[in-house]
Amino acid sequence: MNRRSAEESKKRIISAALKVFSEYGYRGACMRLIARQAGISVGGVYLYFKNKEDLCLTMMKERMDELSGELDRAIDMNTPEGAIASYIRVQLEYARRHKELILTYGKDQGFSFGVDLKRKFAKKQRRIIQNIINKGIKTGIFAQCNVAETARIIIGIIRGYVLSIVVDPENLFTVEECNKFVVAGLKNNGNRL
Amino acid sequence: MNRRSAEESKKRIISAALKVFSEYGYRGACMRLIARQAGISVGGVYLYFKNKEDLCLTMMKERMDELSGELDRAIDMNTPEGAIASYIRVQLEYARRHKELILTYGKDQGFSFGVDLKRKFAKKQRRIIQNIINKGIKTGIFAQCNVAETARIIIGIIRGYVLSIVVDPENLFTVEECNKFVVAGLKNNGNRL
Amino acid sequence: MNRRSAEESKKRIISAALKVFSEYGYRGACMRLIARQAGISVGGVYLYFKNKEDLCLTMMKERMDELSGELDRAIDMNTPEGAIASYIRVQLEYARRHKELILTYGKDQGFSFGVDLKRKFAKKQRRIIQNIINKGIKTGIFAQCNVAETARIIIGIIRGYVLSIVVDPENLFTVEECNKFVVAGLKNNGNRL
Amino acid sequence: MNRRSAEESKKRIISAALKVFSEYGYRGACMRLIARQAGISVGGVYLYFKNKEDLCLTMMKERMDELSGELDRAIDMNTPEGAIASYIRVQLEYARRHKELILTYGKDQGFSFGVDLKRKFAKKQRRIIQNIINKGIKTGIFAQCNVAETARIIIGIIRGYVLSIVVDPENLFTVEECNKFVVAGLKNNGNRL
DNA sequence: AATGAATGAGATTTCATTCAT
DNA sequence: GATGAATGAAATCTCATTCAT
Repeated sequence: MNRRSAEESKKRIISAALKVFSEYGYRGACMRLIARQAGISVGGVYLYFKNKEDLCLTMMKERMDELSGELDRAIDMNTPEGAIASYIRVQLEYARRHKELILTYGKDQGFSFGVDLKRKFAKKQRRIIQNIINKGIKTGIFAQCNVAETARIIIGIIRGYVLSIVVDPENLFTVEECNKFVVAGLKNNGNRL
Repeated sequence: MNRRSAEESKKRIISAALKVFSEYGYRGACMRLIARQAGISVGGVYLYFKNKEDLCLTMMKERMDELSGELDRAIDMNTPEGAIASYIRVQLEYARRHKELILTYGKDQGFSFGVDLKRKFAKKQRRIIQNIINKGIKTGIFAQCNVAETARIIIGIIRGYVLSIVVDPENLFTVEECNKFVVAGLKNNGNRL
Repeated sequence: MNRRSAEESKKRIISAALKVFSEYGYRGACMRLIARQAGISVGGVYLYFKNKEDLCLTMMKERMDELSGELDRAIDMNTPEGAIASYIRVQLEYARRHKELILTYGKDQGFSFGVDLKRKFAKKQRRIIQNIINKGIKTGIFAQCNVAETARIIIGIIRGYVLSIVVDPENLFTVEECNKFVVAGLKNNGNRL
Repeated sequence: MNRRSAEESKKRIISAALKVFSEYGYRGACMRLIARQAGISVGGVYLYFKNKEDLCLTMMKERMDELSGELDRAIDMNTPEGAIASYIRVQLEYARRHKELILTYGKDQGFSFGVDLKRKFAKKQRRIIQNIINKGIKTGIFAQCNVAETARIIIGIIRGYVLSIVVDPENLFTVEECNKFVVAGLKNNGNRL
């Protein structure tokens, strides 16, 4: 009977959920395991979270907020070229540190799980990248391009990295090469040299 | 008792599995649903496949072989620039046509599901892209670059597209823009202009 | 489509049933396996036997008749001492040759399986042994004893051998030692020496 | 929800398993029946036992330990003749009290079920009997004999009794007659009188 | 006489969730 | 707040038996 503050217990559960969900996937994870990992009883988990979905969603939200904050700090006060490089670096490194992020892209439960959360996050990130590209074009560092499309491609590269962590972790590209490639694309997109 | 030939039944089951797996994911899909979709009894499915895993793996293998064939034909007799564009086009279009491809990247069962199949496929594809890039560099169309890394990045973009289909299908980049971006990267990778 | 005479097919099936039942037990044996072992189709088995139980019962009956015949021949024209020894020898050797006899003692299906068959066989064998003992007592070779009980004990030893084949085949007693022990019992039963 | 202590529930399940397994055999017994007999839900059984096999093995082990204890107490502080008689009496009476013991000799699952458990038990029992015989020979009460073989025969008689309970319960020999017969064998084994 | 595809009932097992304590 | 025993629904898988061919 390990008495703890509510806040402390909640944190422990989320932390456990993160580990278990990221290892077994949403369907594969079971509440008993999460509870044990958190050092709490099964019933205890339900004191803090309505159900499995609620727990998973809460955990995802926390992850996204954390990453979101790191990304905001990364691009702050930076040239467009530096910003895009920092942005990509933070994303890729975060993905490696927190394999569980992949849950964000999970397709258990017919793709529809936590879809609002994901969309909202994706939308915000798309906008951030668009802003950087726009600034870069305005200052003449980047070539003219279809900004919306280019942002989607960059997000695509990041998502591809996340997926590769899962599928083929021995063949991840490096942050540096990725940045070189993206910058080359941004500077010469559609140009004939 | 809906009498059919064994071959016909097997095909119907694989086809049903494809639909159901791609809609619900591996864990989320249930054999009863697959059987109903195939117009056969649950027990009937087990006449043709040892178990759920066997069914899923067989289906994945078929998909990969099909895509592999399409890709081979796409790059055949093509300049490097044309080959890379065709390759990307076929991949992205196949992904849209067969949403179930995402299963290839499935993360149920702790990411370890069908891992050999996936690795083998990934390896072959990586080599194909490397060949195209190498030829492009030799003929002077593409800039010098770290070929292995660049191939990984291009595969990353494709994977990112696949994932986006699931996560954010309203914000897919177009084949054309993707090709422009990739070609720009290949032609100017790391150059300062 | 291996055309065979009905009699031939029936024999093949019984022979296969024998192998499969004795390896997997009644519940563990499956009709598909028996059919395959017999080189016949599943449906084919049902042409010759009403169902699984019928097949098993028929097989058991055949075994018992065969053993019964061997036993009858073994004791024919023999002194009581020779007869009892021959009887035991045939029983033990038959048990080793046909492990499946254990099915006779099977307890699948709540012990009630083929119970009549077994009882009838047991009754006949008990009577045979009693006859031998009685003759032995009359001729003065065996000591006076409770004949019914002694027959049960001898049958018990044989059953114990059968069970040991299954449970602990490395520790079977030999026919010779068994005979020495039984004869000693028959000659001195209840005597204080 | 019939609330009980874990220990109590486990005991009830084992007790139910004992009844059901011994009535239907391992394959014939079904978890639903065991659960109902124990007054618990099916899922509840799996809180205490990993699976059917685990449950059955646990139950068998308990039985063997219990019987083993009774046997040890029975032969303690006894003459060889008294020890062997007590040993046989306890075995036979235990078998009648606990018909389920036959499971120990079960032949489901191709005879290989719980084989280690059975072997270990058999080995220990064989040694006990050998010790008694050896002591009897040393003190001159029993005739010289092949001790290992004779122990196997005595175990055979006991096993035969167990099997008879199942096959032909109306024709069990009595403890007294059995003891007379065995003692006669031990005292005169191989002797010609 | 023979086949083997198909069925359907039932077995084992898992797990999110509840609730008496 | 906290526990963990218990549930019940659902999932995977097996198999005796049937029947169209």
